[in-house]
Parts: sequence; C-alpha cells; structure tokens
Amino acid sequence: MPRGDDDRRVAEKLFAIADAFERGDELTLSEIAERARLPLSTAHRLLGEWVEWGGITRSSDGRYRVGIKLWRLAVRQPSSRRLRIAAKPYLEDLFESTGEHVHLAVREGLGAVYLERMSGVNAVPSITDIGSRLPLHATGVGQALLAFAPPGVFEDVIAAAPRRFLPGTIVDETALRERMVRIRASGVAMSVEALTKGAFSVAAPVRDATGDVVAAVSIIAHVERRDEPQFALGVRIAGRGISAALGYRP
Amino acid sequence: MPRGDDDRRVAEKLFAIADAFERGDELTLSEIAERARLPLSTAHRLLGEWVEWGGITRSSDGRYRVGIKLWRLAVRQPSSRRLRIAAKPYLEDLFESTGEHVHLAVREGLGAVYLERMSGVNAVPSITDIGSRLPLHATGVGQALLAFAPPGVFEDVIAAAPRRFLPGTIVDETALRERMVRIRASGVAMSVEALTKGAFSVAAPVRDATGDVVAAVSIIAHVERRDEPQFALGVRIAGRGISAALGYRP
DNA sequence: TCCCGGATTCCATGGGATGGAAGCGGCTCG
DNA sequence: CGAGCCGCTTCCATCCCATGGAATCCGGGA
Repeated sequence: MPRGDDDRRVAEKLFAIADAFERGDELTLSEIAERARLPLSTAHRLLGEWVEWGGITRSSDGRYRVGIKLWRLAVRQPSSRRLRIAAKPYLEDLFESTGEHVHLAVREGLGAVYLERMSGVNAVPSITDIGSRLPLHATGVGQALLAFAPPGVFEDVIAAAPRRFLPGTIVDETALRERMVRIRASGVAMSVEALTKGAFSVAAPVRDATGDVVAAVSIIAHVERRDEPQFALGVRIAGRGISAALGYRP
Repeated sequence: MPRGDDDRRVAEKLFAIADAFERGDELTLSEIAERARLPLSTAHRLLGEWVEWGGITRSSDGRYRVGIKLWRLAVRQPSSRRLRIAAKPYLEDLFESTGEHVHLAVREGLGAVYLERMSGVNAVPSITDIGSRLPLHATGVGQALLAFAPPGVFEDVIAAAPRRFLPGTIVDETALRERMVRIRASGVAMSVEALTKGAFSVAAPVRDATGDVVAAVSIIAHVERRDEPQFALGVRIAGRGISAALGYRP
C-alpha cells in the first residue's frame, strides 16, 4: 500500500478509463493506463470488462476504441433525438438564409455541448465541432443556456473562475449577472469576440413541453455584421419554433 | 447470502444498469433496478456513480436518462466519424439517384447497426432507424458484413439459431455458408424478403485502409425491382468509393 | 538467438461493495 | 386529518472480490 491518496472505487476507475478516450482516438493499453492513472494490470482487467460489455472494442491492431454499443445507447436516447429532429428544419432554414454557422447546443455541467452544426464554406473560421464542449460564459449559446439554467449553476460558473479568452470575454461576476438579466428579459443572448477573434454569436433558448430551457440555437458570424437585425430575429424565431415543435405552449 | 447464482462483479452491475436504457427512454430507479435485476439499494448506489460521472443524468422529475457525456464520447469517436464523413456524399448520391432507402451499417457482435440512413417518402415501408440493430443473417447489409467478418462470427451466428422471419429468410447453415461464398466472390449481397415483406436489399462491403471490411452500404427497395441492375451497381460503386475515401488501395 | 517493451496472467490480502432493513417524504383514500 | 402505501434514500456489519506487484508471455528487431 504505497499511498492511499488516490484511492478510487471501482466505478471511478472504470469511468476514468472511459475518460481516457475523451480526446483520444485509438489507444493502447499503456496509454489508457497512463491517462487514467491506473496500474497496468488494473487497467487491463477493467478494460477487459468494458470490452466484454461492448462499450469499448479492440481493433485488429490491438488498440482500444469506443465501441458502437455506447454510440447506440447515446444516439437512441429519445429526448435528444426528439430535440434534434425538431430542430433540423429550423437550423436548415437559418443556415440557408444566412450562410453562417448555425448551432444547436445543450448544457452539460458548466459547458455548452454542440449537438448539431451547419457551416458554410465562407463563414468565419471556427473550430466548434459536433460534440465539442465550450465554456458557458464565453459564447452566445453558453450565455443563453446559463441565463435559464437552474439556480446554482451561475454560482458554480463564478466559483470556477471563468477564463478570459479575449478582451471581449466577460468574466466579471456583476457584469455577467447583469447580462443574464438582460438575456432573460430579451430572450436573446449576444456575445461579441468573447471566444473567437472577429466573430460574434447570437443565441436563443429552446424550451420543452414543461417549459424548461433544454437547448439553445445560435448563429456565429463576422463581427462587422453584428448589428444586422436578421440574426437576432432569426435565432429567436428558430428558438420559438423548435420549442413549439417540442410541445411548448407559452 | 440468499443465493449465489446471480453473482456479478461491480462492472457487470454497472453495465447492466446502462443496458436498462437499451430500449428505455426515461426510467425511474425502480424500473432500472428491475430491468438490471439488482436490489434497489444497489441500483441506487451504482446509479449514483453513473450520475456523478455524467454518463447518466437525472431529469427534473427524478427520472434517469442517458447523459450527453456518453453521446459526446461516442460521437467524437474518430474512426466512426471518419467513416460517416467519407460515406455521406456516396449515400446522398445513391439516395438521389434511386429515391429508395439507403443505409450505412457496421457489425456489432451478431447484429448490423445502422449508422446512417436516408429514406424517401415513397420508398417501401421499413422500420430501420439510426442506431437500430438487426440480425446479420436476415438483411443485405448483415450478410455483406457477415461474409467478410473475422473467422468464428459465422459459427456464432449458426450457434445462435438464426430466426426465420419470413419464408425468404435463410436460416439453413449450408445455404447461408454457400451464400457467403457467393458474396465474397461477387462483392455484393442480395437478400429478398428476408426480414420485410415486399422488400429486398442489396449491399456492398466497405474497407478501411488496412483492407478490413468495416461497414456496408445498402439499398432497400420494392421486391419487384429486384432485377434492375442499377441497385447492385450503385451499392458496389458506393462501397468502392467509400473504401477509397478511407484510404483503401486494392 | 537474444533482448526489450508491451501485454497478459497470477494470487494473497484487506478494504470496499453489498443489500436487508429502517427511515423518509409525498400522495391517496377513507 | 390521519393512516397507509409506495418509491426513494440512507445506514452499516459482514465478507467477497478488486487490487496491483511480480512473474510470464509474446512478437519483432538486431
């Protein structure tokens, strides 16, 4: 028993292994053991469990990768499927009428996760990809999600010391809180050069049948176009439309 | 210690909980415990682990659902992403030129899992949806995947006593084995009224850079059109094209 | 053939998983 | 209004099985 400071229970170790794939593609046993900070033999045994279940598969070259089982489990998840299906036509409309990046995102903890994305070839450069996770305070969607998040989330964001990416990033508690109030009042969140130089984003919330804000739609475009009213209008209408499609009756 | 016949280790129990969501959407603790065949308190504790990790989330009404974390993990999986991206244009072509159902599927154990699907409004009725899993022996894609699967898979299929869905379903070992040989020779699999009345499906394998068959493309159409050459030709060309896009050099 | 790095297997030990039971909270019905 | 019920949560004494260091295996490069 060398040290007891990193004792974790079985589940945590299993999950640590899954987390090793967070930004990794195909990993060898040793890589996984290292990332999960587990002894080789332990990692080996637990990987065996994952593989037996099918959550992780082993390719012919001996490397491990996330299995289709997990994908199936996640993709068939009815509520997010419903959301994506309801949103599709609205996102397409938005995209076709603006030609800019169009996103659908949901909140996961203190991040905004991108469920769907459509992007034009000559839109402003942006790294956001499906499945990406960006901080709540630094994007339009993030702020829209944060403004309507359950109590406590805002405090968590502040406690986590929001990072300043660019001069335009709002990190001050009072400024951020005030912005939340404005977003709740107007129903639209706009953030200018908060994360990406030369870009701004407008976002609107999406509600489900119970009235909870479950997602947000956004457009990202060149910063010079920030004052054109079509963007804010577009996301607001899309937000309402998707909400209605989900059964929300105001 | 009432009985020791259903002892399972921690990992198995955790996974049994995940499996409870297989065909379920939002579940209560008791439902999960029942489906996973676990005592309530155990299910409760392990669910807690899942929730803490984020693989399962708890909605405002107290029900549990698969979390976005799992979705992210699965959707960012590079190899299947690569496959989907490579396949997209070919599937669209196929779909636009035929107007029938077009599928991309991979093998998971003894099933074919549908990764991508495009379907016309007036195509033959079919229940297959993204994330579905159909038996290998009873569909075009399934047979294409089975024909090129690693040794042992065919035997497993036979051992699992393939089910006869319709008179057209091939369940006999010799007939199935012979068909595999033909598929390997011709590079195309066709199955007529094996799973769905009035429908036939043609499929072709997709290879990755190492030459392994990693997926299959298929078209499902009305059975009367089974002799039109465009379908077999189409999937074969699509199969080759996607393989090439994945780096396969024959 | 030998070597080396990575993967796999082994096994004695003790700490964490276990699940029955009790406690809790909200809802219904008499 | 109180009793009863149902589903969820918490507790904790017992004991099982997860643990990980070490030995072994395997494959490929020299």
